[in-house]
Amino acid sequence: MSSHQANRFKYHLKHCYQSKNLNLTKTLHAYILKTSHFLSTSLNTSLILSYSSSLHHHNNTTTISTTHFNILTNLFKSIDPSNPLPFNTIASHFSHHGHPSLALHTLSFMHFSGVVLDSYAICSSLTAAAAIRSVGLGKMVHAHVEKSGWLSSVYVGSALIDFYAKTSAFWDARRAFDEMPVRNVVCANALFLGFVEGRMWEDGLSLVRRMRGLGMECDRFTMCGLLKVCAGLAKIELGRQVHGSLIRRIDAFGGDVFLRTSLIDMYGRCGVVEKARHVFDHTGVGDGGEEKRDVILWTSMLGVCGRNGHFEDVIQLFKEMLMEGTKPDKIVFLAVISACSYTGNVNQGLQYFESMVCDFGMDPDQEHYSCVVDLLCRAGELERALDLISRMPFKMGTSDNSTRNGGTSNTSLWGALLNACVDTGNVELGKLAAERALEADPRNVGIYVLWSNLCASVGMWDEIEKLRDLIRERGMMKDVGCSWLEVSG
DNA sequence: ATAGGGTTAG
Repeated sequence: MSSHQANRFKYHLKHCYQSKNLNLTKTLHAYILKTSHFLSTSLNTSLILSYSSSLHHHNNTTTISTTHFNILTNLFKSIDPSNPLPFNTIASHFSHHGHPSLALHTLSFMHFSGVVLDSYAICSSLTAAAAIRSVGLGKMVHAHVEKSGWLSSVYVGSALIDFYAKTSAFWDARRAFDEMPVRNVVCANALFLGFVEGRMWEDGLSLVRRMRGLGMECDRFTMCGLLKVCAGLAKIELGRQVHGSLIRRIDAFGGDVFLRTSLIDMYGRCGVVEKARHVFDHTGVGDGGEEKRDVILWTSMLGVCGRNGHFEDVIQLFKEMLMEGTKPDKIVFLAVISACSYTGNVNQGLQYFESMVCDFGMDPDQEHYSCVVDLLCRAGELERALDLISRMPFKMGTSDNSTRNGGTSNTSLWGALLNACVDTGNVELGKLAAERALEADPRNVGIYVLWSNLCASVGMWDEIEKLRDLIRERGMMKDVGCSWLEVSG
């Protein structure tokens, strides 16, 4: 096969990858095989990537199906096992496109075919293990790292710390950090950001102090984390200091949308709306020809206004965002609708929801429905909320098919409704909501408490007795105990 | 190898 021909195939395969078109990939594969039986490594890589994206799209699941597994394994076999590079390329591609399980499949094939894992492969494994929350796998990789001597690499070390931090094993993360022979800012940041993510503000702060002692300069990543700490502890003074050192020490801070977003968020959570607005207004419009304001920056400003009750500003800002040519995404609509919810502007909230579907052609997620149900419930419109739930395009009540919260998003939806029922004393609807919520998540303590509150408020003591039996049956007595005494006592 | 936005009853 000529290199010209190979490039043409690669071009078409790239198209398959982007459009996730399985049939096209298969046709192309057959055609390529007719042309030549020996495929170059890079052509093989392209082929694997398009198969993976389209198969994944077809199955719409995070697990690997048997067919999928077999096709991939066969393709892997035709890659030269003496060189880790093509495998690493494929694995990192999978990782960066949200297919961690496929990355792991690639890496384990690589390992069991006798390819020596280099630092790239180890880092990918740890990242993917963290992404699918596989603690056992990460620990196996850790053992391999200890044996093979890769611990001396700051890259591997950072990935290891990041893995432990992301799986909430903070103690292991800290130990890995302490035991590293060579450390740099990135390692420290991985640990610090883990603390921040786990809302362990004080541990985070003392680590930053320790970094100074180790002679490490805080970089933009550290600053992002520090701003979150300030927001979490409502330490506005520290926040102002961080703002100051951003201006003094960070190059092109005026155009760094990451830092600007964090700063706006920090000021907003500390209640200093004007300051947040000031930072926002001076981002990406000024002197240096820097980055434009993006959706995320707008969302943070909209969130600040919403949380602080500045409803008119939310409306105005959203308009300005559209006029500036920034495309809204699903999350910015959540921010806007929930701002309507906070401030009691039911009709506007519903209008935004409709506009999202009709004007921008987006499919609302379950989270959007939750938000609108909450909006309606706060306004006492229980029937309309129920009506909306019944018209949702999701399967409700049964176990979940939701994105990331496990079984909780169905629950939050019915929970919002149930909560409104408690306020209005609506027993029939409340009973329905409680039943549905418990079908979705039988061990959710909050639902039991809400339902028993509702029963207690209308004096349905026999119903509470039944509920108590149910709880004991499911072995949850300990958790609910305290709330229980409050209600019946 | 590490970073930014939303929802869940008060």
